[in-house]
Amino acid sequence: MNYWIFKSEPDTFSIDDLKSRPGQKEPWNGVRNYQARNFLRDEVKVGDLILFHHSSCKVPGIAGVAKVVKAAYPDHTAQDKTSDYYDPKATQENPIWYMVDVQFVEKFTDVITLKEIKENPKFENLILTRKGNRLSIMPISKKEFEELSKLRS
DNA sequence: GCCAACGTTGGC
DNA sequence: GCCAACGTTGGC
Repeated sequence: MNYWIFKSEPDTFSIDDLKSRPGQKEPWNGVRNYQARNFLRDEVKVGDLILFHHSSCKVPGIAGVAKVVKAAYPDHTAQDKTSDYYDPKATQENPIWYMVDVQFVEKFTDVITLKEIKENPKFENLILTRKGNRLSIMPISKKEFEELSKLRS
């Protein structure tokens, strides 16, 4: 079992959106970065736990927890001309991009702010806190997951 | 809104 | 296959 941080802009899709979906489930689509795609396609498994990170917003940080309920399958939005995530190179035979389904687990009463994560030396090795990091799917260790979630529960 | 950092593109 | 130019991300 693996642990992850998934990033999303709350204006596009927030933890509240996930919570209010039918079954509190949603496909995690729109990943268009190869490194993140490889994690999604090859290493994100059913049962893995995810810290749901809000980016490009007023208070960037980890808003709660989700879990993986379906492993990688083709992200069909890449083949949808009307989608923001359309990629003309994606085909039925070679979908290129993949997504997983995630389900709501918990919303923290207060966001674990990026600021406090950066100030804590325990988390200096997180990809999240690395300068210039733009990866939207990041692996973290079990220990890091537990220590981060411990900050709020 | 700025801008550093990074990924991607495309000419050569 | 190099690398400059460009576009995007995302914290501040």
